[in-house]
Amino acid sequence: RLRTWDSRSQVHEPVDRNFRQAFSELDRLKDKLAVGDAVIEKAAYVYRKALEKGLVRGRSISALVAAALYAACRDTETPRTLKDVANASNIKKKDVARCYRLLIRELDLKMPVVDPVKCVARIASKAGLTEKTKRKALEILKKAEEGKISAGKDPMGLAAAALYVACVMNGENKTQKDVAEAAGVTEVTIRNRYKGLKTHLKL
Amino acid sequence: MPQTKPMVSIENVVASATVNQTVNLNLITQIFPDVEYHPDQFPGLVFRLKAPKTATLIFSSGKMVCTGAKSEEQAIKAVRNVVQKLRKGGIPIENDPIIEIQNIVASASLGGKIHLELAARILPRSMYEPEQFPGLIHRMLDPKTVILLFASGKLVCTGAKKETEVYRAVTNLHTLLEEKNLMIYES
DNA sequence: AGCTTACTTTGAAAAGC
DNA sequence: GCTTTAAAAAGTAAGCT
Repeated sequence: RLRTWDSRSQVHEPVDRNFRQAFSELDRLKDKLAVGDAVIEKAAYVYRKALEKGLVRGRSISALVAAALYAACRDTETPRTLKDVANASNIKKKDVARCYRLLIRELDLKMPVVDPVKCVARIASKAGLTEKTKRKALEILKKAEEGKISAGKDPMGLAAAALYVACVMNGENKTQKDVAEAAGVTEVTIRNRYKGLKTHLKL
Repeated sequence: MPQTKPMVSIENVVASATVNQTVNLNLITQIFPDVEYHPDQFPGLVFRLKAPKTATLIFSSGKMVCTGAKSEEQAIKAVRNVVQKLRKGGIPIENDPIIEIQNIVASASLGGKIHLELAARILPRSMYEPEQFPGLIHRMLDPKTVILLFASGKLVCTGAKKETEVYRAVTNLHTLLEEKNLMIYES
C-alpha cells in the first residue's frame, strides 16, 4: 500500500522505513503541540511530497517533519509559532525555518500570511486577559491592519502591542512584560509597535 | 506612472580568479603581517586592501575570491592589485590572474511603498514571512536573480553577474509591481 | 529609554571536512 | 550541510548606561 507513493523507485523498503519514522514523530509532536488530526494529515501529506521529490536526502528527517508540521499549521491557520514547533521537536528554530522555506520553494506551496488576529487569542489566554480586552485588541488590530502599518512587522509583536493598548484602555493591570512574555517578544518590540499604533490611530 | 526612476547602488561585487599555479600561503603570512590565515578553521588566507576596500581570499591552489568591491571594474582592479602586491613582496607569481565576476549585490529604491501582503499572493515564486524576515523574497527568472523587497519600496537584488542584469531586474520588477497595482505612491 | 552591536534573509566562489 | 568574505534592506534582540 505504501509503495504506491513511488512506483518507479527500486528501493521501496527504505522509503517505507523513512515514512514510518516520520509518522511516529508526527504522532509524538501531535500531543506536544495539541494539534488536531487534520493538521497531522496535512503535515504527513507535505512530508510525503517532500520524500517523493527527494528533498529528504542528506537532511534530517526530524527537521523536515517539524517543518512539514509547521507548514500544516500555517496552511490550516492553526496558531503555532516556529518556536513552538522547534521546542516540541528539539530542533533549532533556524533549522526548522530553513527546512520550511525549502518546502515552500521546492513544492511550490503558497501559505497565507500569519494573521495577527489569530495570535490575539493565544497571547490573551497565556497572559490571562479578559474577553473584553481581547475584543478591544481585535478592534485596534482591524483599524491598524490596513492602515499599512503592519507590512514587514512580526504578527506576534503587532498582536501583543494591540493587547497591551487594550489592557491600558480597559484598565487591566497587566505590564508590558506580562504581555511580552506571553507573546514571546520583547518589551521593546511592544513599545515600538505601540508607537506606530498611537500615531496611526491617534490614541 | 513611476513618479521617480529607481535609484540603484551596487553594494558588493564578488569575483573569483586564478593565477594557474600554487602559492605558498605560509610565505605570504611571513611577508604580509596583516593577513589572516587560520587553516584549521578555513583553508583560505584573507588579504585585505584599503582601496578599493576589499577582502580577497587566497587559496594554496592559486585560486582566489574577492569581495567588497563596488563595481565590476573595482573588483578586477582589486584582484590585480593583490597579485601585484604579492609579487612585490617576493611571492613568485608567473601569470596574470584570470578573473570572473560571480555575483553582484545591489540596493535600490522604487518610488513608493509596497503592498507586501498582496504582492506575496500575486507575484509568482515569492515568499513573505514577516515572522522570519521583513522582506518579500522574489525569485526572478530573467535575469536570474533574487530580490528582497521591503514595504518601504527599497530592495536588495542579488545573484546577477553583470551590472546590466541588476538594472534589468529592478526595472522588470518595478514594471511588474505597477502593472499589478502593488505600488502605493504619494503619502 | 537610548545607543551599540549583532543576528535574521538573499547570492556566489574558493578547499575540505 | 559547514567553515570564511562583503554589503544592503528592516525588524527584532540583547547588553549597557
